[in-house]
Amino acid sequence: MGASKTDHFTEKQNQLAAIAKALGHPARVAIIEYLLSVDSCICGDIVNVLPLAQPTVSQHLKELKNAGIIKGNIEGNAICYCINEETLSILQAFFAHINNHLQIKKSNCC
Amino acid sequence: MGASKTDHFTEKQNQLAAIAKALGHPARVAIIEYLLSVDSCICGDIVNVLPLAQPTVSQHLKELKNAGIIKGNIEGNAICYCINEETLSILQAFFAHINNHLQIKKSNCC
DNA sequence: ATTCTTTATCGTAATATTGCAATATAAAAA
DNA sequence: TTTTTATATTGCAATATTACGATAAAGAAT
Repeated sequence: MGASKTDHFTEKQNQLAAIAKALGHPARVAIIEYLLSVDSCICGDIVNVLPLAQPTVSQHLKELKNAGIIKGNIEGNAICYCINEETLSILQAFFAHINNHLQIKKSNCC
Repeated sequence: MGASKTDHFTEKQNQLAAIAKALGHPARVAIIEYLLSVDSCICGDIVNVLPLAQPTVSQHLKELKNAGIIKGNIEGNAICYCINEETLSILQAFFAHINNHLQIKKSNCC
């Protein structure tokens, strides 16, 4: 089919999957890392940093935006991109949760 | 095209993306959550827990295995599945890194 | 007003993913 | 040995993703 059966899973599971999926491409990981490396918002020049054509980068940025991972503020004729902490904190909470359980589990595992 | 240009990104970026991608499906999130919820390894009965056919679940398990997120030990005619902490710790480190930078950044952002 | 710069959208080709029925495999139970 | 039980593999259809050239849109600079 190619389409996920999202109806059969909880909203939280779908939300987590959507965020993880958006991070599931090296170009999008690279975008996030670049945004972090400059320690401020970036207006323009994301395209020049990546080894991909401008429409492709634009598409990746759109997916990160749709997933809520980044925000884009229009700044003149450029766009200022920021990481959305709220969204990433959802993933962090998930991993914290995992860690908690793994601590408990450690002994009664194969 | 449909194929990522992995050559143009760092090994670490590709690795992170691969792990995130494997978590980028609600069924696979559900599998991880189920493995956590029982606080031990699971031999069998994963199929019965998910609203998907057996071959589909088997495929999702295979992807989680390929990404190194879970391990599968053969136990008689069943298979015992475990979460692989090492792999998930890579993602955790990434998010810790993100958080660090976001703290610094907080003030000089739009 | 025209041109430049920056980003988005459209269209399209190549490839990947999702899902399942049918079938295979392999160990356990009868 | 035959039958169950548990999981994997194959094959295929439907859909999604990735990438980019061409083009559009919109504000900035001249």
